[in-house]
Amino acid sequence: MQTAHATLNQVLVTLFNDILRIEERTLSAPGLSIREIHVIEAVCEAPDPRMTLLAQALHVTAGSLSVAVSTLEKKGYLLREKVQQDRRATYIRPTGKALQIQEKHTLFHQEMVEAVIGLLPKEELAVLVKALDAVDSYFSQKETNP
Amino acid sequence: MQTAHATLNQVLVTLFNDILRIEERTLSAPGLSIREIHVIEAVCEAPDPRMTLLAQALHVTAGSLSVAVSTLEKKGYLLREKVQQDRRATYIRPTGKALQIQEKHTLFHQEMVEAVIGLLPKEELAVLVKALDAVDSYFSQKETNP
DNA sequence: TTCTGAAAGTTTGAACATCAAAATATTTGA
DNA sequence: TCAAATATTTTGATGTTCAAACTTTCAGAA
Repeated sequence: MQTAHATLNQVLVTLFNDILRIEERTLSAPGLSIREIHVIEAVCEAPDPRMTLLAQALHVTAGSLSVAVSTLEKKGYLLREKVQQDRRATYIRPTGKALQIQEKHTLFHQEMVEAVIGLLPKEELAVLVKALDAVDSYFSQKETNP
Repeated sequence: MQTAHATLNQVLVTLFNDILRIEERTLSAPGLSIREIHVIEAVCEAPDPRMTLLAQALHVTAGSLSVAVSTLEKKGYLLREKVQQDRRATYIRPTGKALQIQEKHTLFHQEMVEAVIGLLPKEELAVLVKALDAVDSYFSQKETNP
């Protein structure tokens, strides 16, 4: 086992990059980049899929998202929908094709989580979860209030 | 506390993204993108800083890296060096300016690790480190042998 | 009611990042 | 000696992102 410092640093530097690449390789669909898959994911999971809110969730500008949505519309994964209530707003809807992609994505995350859970004894898992919970709160607070 | 599944998923989805953004915000130097900072980091830490090996470490093609090195050379952060031993090879060296950037980067990681360590009781930290060690091995093995 | 400013999206032009393929120079091995 | 392999750079194309300008629509004040 490594020291606490070394392991934590290792995790910060490489673990996440490894996971990202595995995800990219696993999910790469013909003609869909990992960015596009994340846009589809955000659309599928958003409680209120309007452009501005989606852009916030994805941490990109509305302009960038608009370009991405247009290409995903052409590729048949997303639809733009206008409503009477507020005719400025655009609602982004996933097509059946997008839902299929999203299902694969969800499955990938589930399998990854199962793999990690299977790796550790029950008691250690409980501690890991508690610790990660604390770390996550710490960083998400720091990210929200820089 | 959340369930094991939910927390692990949360970590996989958001925690590292938060950290990445914090890093980007903290290290953003005038006229240096986060990618360029990572190239500088790789050059500073490589035991054998030749183009091909650096490109492998950064998971980009040698062509992409060559472009990046050229702009960092123009900006005064890197130097190309040819040696007699194998005149095909190019060794990339950091300038003093690059070493300063790298020092800031190292400090950032150290502070982040300290923050996490300060967050947890000693016993829990030991379990966290052991668990992360296992997870890291699992994924880096999976990344190496897909 | 009629403006005016704010809000929601889209378009556009520029800057990067990245890749694959072609090109150059050098080394290695048969 | 020469062909194949290796190390790198250059080039052209594509994708991502942003800021700024623009259009349409809404909401509140006069």
